[in-house]
Amino acid sequence: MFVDRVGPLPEGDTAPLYRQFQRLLRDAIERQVLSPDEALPPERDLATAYGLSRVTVRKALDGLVEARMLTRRQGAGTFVAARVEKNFAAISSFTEDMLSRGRAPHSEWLSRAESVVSPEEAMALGLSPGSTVYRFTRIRYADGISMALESATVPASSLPSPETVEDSLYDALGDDRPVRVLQRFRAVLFTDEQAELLKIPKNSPGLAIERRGYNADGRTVEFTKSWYRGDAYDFVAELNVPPA
Amino acid sequence: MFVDRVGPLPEGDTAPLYRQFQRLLRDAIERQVLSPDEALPPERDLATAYGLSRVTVRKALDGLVEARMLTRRQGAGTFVAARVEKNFAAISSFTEDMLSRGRAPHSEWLSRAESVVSPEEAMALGLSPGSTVYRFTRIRYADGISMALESATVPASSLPSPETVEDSLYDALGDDRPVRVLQRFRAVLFTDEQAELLKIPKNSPGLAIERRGYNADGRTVEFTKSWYRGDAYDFVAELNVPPA
DNA sequence: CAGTGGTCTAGACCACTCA
DNA sequence: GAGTGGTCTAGACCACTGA
Repeated sequence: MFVDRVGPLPEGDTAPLYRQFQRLLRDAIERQVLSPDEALPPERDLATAYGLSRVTVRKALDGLVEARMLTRRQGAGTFVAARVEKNFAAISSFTEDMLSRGRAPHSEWLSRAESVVSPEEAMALGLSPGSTVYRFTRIRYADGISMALESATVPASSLPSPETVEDSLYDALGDDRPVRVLQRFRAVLFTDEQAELLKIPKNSPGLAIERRGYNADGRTVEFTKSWYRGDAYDFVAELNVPPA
Repeated sequence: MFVDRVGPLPEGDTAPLYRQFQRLLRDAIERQVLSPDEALPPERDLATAYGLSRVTVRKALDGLVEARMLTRRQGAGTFVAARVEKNFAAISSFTEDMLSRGRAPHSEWLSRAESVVSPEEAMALGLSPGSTVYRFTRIRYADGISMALESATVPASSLPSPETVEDSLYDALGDDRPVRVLQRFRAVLFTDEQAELLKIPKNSPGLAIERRGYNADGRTVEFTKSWYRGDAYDFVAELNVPPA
């Protein structure tokens, strides 16, 4: 029986049924209880087995298809997706990225203070001139090796005080954290001053990244400029090609 | 009346109803018939006005919310999204990107031929050693200015012959074109040979991009390495941050 | 042609917003 | 408290797949 393998719906959970069922399947796939390319039972069977309507089952499956954990073929069935290379996945937080590569991140503050918004920041964050912002400038390290210079700006309204940010800006932002970011990449040469801060040779190539982070409401809550060492870091992004 | 403004459902269209209704709304938003921040009628009203069930209306709206053309606030209503800066949008095809920036793209072939797959390509494309591939190497220009070196590899099974590719690889691939790409960015210095081909100074910084393109079936159909001029090109990517 | 996913309906209740 | 989006059900028909 399928239910015996992946387990039953939790009792007393107040989350929507389709989310509960979704989590059940996600866990089963991630723990390889369901193997790649394996066919799921028909939607109708899942519905009766779990006491759900087919619509609810479909809504749960929709999300997993969207997340590429399942694939559907009309007339054929629903299948667990073949394993995708884990290494080639999009990540955006420096801290999480480094941890996932098995390296130890830390950072050195150059400044962490309240300030008046610059024209460029005001434009990017959608603030009025003269608004108060918090600006965070630091050197990022992995395993003690310098990796990047970073300067982040957030509206003062997003944080109680600049000192709230210990290590991760996103942690400090809490519910206001970006759920979506747009990044602009450019190859540059480090300036002599930058090279000195990072303790790398002059005329080294670097990746200049400008980032805007949007929270769940769609408001811009983060504007960050970074310079990454070209010899120590590469960046992965996933893009969806719009239909012709 | 809302229907008078955005129009009725087309007659005799065989597409799913939610898609037809979706297109109606999308067009109205794009043609500014519906203004930013304007509230849509309640879902129940839309349903009766268009002779649809509420579930179908919701399915149509779901897609537009996903595409960020609408925002929903429980208890409040559904609203046309505020205009997002067009300039900061993710695009991935060189040709389309250049056209959207109002520049004229063209390319100069360095080679366009059948070949045996290299180990690196075989790994990236999921092919057996010894398989046949087509390799396309060219210099990319915009308004006559060199922008990038590019070397693309596709399985021979994806194209009738290498000559099928005129200007756009994606056009030649047809239904097999990538719908999703993963790209890896790295800042590098151009080699002297590369600098000569692009006619730029030695020791110029460049953006090295490795791309894998996946078709609708999830098969890898493209493996491309490119080197973009740092002083002439920047790249924009959109990322979704996974939940904590 | 039996079985699968894809679409659609009518009706219901809950959770939230805002005057 | 009236009105909104969020969730859920039972049942139906269609389009496609594959033995």
